[in-house]
Amino acid sequence: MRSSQFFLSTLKEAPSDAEVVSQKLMLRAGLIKRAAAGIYTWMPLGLRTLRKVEAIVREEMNRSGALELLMPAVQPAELWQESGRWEKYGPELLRFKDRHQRDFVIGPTHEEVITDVVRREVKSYRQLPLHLYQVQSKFRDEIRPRFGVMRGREFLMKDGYSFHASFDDLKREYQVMYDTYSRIFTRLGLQFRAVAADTGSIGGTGSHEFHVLADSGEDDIAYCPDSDYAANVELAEALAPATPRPAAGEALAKVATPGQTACADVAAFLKTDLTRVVKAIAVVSEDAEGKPHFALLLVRGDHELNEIKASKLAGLTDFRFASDAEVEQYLGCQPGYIGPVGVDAGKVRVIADRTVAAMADFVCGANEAGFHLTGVNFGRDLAEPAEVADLRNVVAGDPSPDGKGVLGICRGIEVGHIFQLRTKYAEALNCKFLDDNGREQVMEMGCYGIGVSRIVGAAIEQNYDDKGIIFPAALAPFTVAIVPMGYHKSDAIRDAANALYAELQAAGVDVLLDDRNERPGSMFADMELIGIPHRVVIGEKGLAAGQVEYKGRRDEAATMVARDAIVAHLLESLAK
RNA sequence: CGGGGAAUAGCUCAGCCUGGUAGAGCACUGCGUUCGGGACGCAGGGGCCGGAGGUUCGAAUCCUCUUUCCCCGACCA
Repeated sequence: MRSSQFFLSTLKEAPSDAEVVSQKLMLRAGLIKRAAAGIYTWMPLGLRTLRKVEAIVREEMNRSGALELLMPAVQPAELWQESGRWEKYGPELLRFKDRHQRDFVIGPTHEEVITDVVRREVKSYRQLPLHLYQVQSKFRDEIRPRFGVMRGREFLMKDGYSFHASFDDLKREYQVMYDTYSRIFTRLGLQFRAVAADTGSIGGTGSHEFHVLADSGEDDIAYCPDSDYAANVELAEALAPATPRPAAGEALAKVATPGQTACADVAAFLKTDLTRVVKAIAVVSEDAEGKPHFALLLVRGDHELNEIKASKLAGLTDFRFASDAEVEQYLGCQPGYIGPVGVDAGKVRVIADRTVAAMADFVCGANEAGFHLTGVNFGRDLAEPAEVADLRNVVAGDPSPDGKGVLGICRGIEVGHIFQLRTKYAEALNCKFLDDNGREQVMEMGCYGIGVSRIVGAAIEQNYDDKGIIFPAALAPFTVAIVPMGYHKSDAIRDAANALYAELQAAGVDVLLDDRNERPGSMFADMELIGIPHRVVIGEKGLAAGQVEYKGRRDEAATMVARDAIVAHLLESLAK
């Protein structure tokens, strides 16, 4: 491509509402243009990169035996009503009516549609397993779209769905996908990690997220540097402390802590450590009859309650935080000074985090406004906790659940997710087949997603400098830029540039010849901003000596290469 | 949903307090000079100052409403 024939639209300054690096650079480099919140046009330059991601994803999916199809973005409401998600999905699901007042949705995902296709077409175990995938735009009406294409409302996704006659076969395919995804992200040149993920309400063991490691990521990942353990913090298990609870050493005392309601404030006020304080979190859950049950969840002052873990406890599914009135009703005290001491065990369920259960001489609210207790001990000042559970998020320094070291926490951008769905949708949508005994059985399903457009943002988050994007070669819109010094003034330069351009094209290289009548500084700045990995500068002096100048995007300085050797040199660099 | 902030040229912003003919830089057009790190000069084009009301002789500016966007929060007692 000649840049005079292409559409470059670079900006010196990023739009002021751009938040993260990738968003700023994508807008400055002219890869995308914003159409509305979370909705973007992919400009010709950005589309080249997006297509390269797609191509790699397709190649590897096809190689794994999956078959591509294309499902509609607009889906009938009936399927969603049948699966139950019409009610459950919430406002993220964009719904609308057609001219006949029939309900439709714009697909945020395609389990319903694919299951509908398969249940109509597949009747026999002989037709299984089957893995169908598509690369398609999705729409999710996010509350807060942000970070450009990283959390857009409309985005491009590869979504695949596999159907199996047995759970064992699903597990086999799941492993195939695990390996396929690892190959895809490796080919894309990304630093990533597969992490065990929460399986939500569906249960089961099989779910992994693939995260690109970047500080701007929205997810916290717990990983063990000494093993391959990695899990979303939502899921990572916090083990019970290795050392048993120390003996009580202090007497129980009630101290005035006027106005000190937050744990950190109480700790500072009492000149003690936050790790000596126990935080009581009041929650309420309703049972099948709609009767409220009140519970106190105890976690150490410096720890965070993990709501997903808490909601997995019996009777706490769908729990919510207690209102101030409820706290008052059950504990006779306003929030800020509540604690587990002296509560009515018949009315208030107390669940202690494993760490709390091993604490002695701790501080907690006195259930009296303006007062806290110090020197509190289980078994002396209050009953031993009736229930002990893992309630908190792991923190850096916690022991790894696999027993092989200490956890670290890093941020990640979720770019892939694989999931053993089991029979959730197949059952709801009556997707059955006849097994080899002629018996009707529900199909086992897996689903596998890759955020194609998000990958472009994630790749930039991982690869940039103060001059702009540094695309991994596999993603670069062009892999080589030819920058002639004086294309419009010198016949020799022009001829040399054109010749090299033709040679590289013939060699199958995605080459951009910057033949604009721009000053050198502008051309250099643009080629760097848009992240082209390799650059060849053709200048008068070098050319006279039979040389051109080569510089890799990450190189400190340029090197002179013989004109006759430059194509081979580039091909070698590209192959790396 | 709650709290902040913003909205003026394609982009980044000034002007608003203290009302009086709409500005700068970048980008764009033309001409000239320049040409190895985002050049310079001259001459241009481009705005319903987000929208609707109000106050006023007069509103980008003051008041009210509204829309949109951004940020933070929406457990951490």
